Amino acid sequence: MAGHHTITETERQVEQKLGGLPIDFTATAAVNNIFRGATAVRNHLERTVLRASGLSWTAFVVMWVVWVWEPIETRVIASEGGFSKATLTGVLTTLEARNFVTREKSATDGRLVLVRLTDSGRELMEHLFPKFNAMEVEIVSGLTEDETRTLATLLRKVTQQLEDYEA
Amino acid sequence: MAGHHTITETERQVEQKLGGLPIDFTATAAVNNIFRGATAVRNHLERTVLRASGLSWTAFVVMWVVWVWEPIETRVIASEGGFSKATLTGVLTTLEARNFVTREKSATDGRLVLVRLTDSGRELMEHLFPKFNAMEVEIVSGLTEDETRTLATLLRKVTQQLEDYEA
DNA sequence: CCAAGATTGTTAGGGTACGAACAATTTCCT
DNA sequence: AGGAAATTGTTCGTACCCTAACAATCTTGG
Repeated sequence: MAGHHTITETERQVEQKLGGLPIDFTATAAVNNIFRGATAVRNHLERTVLRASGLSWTAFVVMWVVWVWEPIETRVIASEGGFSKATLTGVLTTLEARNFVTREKSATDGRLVLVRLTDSGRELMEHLFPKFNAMEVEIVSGLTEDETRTLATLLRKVTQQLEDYEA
Repeated sequence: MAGHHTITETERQVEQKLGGLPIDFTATAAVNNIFRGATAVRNHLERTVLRASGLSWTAFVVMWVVWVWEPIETRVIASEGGFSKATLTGVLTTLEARNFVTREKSATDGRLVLVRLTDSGRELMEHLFPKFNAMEVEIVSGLTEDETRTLATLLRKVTQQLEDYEA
């Protein structure tokens, strides 16, 4: 939310709309910037790195989690990736159709489904992840090493707060 | 991406998969945490504050931008909100059907569409935004005021870097 | 044992979300 | 002035993304 209008302009407008109700703009700014940042980073990575391989952001996240931890249960993928199991079902179907992953019922628990990469999928990730990481480096190149670490730490605190809140 | 497995575990796995290729995990950690944070914050706000009013996250962002700046051109809404104009068309159609906003052609430039809130839309925002902001405060309550400001600043730097890169 | 409860992945349905192509409109260039 | 180029919002097609409901499977208490 920091496009055409400055922060100060926006705050003045909001204050006027609410006629004196106390608003914490520091909190608003932080939350807004988490989103603008996430959207900008995602779109950039999709356009520069992922597009060529035909993977969406979510599909890449799924591939990455499976690549690192295979064989892995679908519930864990969803949890690690931060999306619902219903979303995962669709993405896995897409990835399976492209022959990047396989689904297989667990032998010990009939409710579970185990996911693995195919050789083709593994090859893709070995080729793609270094490129992806290079772009991640580019993305934080405006920050010092310390700032990058601080950013990660602060975000982790926010996420932790919310996960505690849920439980 | 910090659900069941620890960061260190994950890094060890990735290093092994790539067999010695140098990976910058600081950059990866920052980018990952932007997403985990954004997803967690969004889901939380949708469930606790937005659900009752029937607004999705994006719909709320659109309502907020229009509320603050009406009358406003659709291209500005998309830019401020950080999504594509195609997405905006759909969301505006939904909001218009619910009688929260109106569309109107610009008198001075026939290509532009101006958006305003209806009385019903304004009433909704006057009621909703204070609740929303209260939850934003809750979300950053694990951070000090300084940390919250730092978080916003660092994220703004990242976003700026990407927007410059595009241009 | 075995029924009641919990857990898992899928399905169904509605709402985003994107890029590309498009028609309408405005601006630019000579 | 007037065609070429640029800009804007919509449409189209595809892919997410969520909740709620569901069927299959496992766990648990008596």
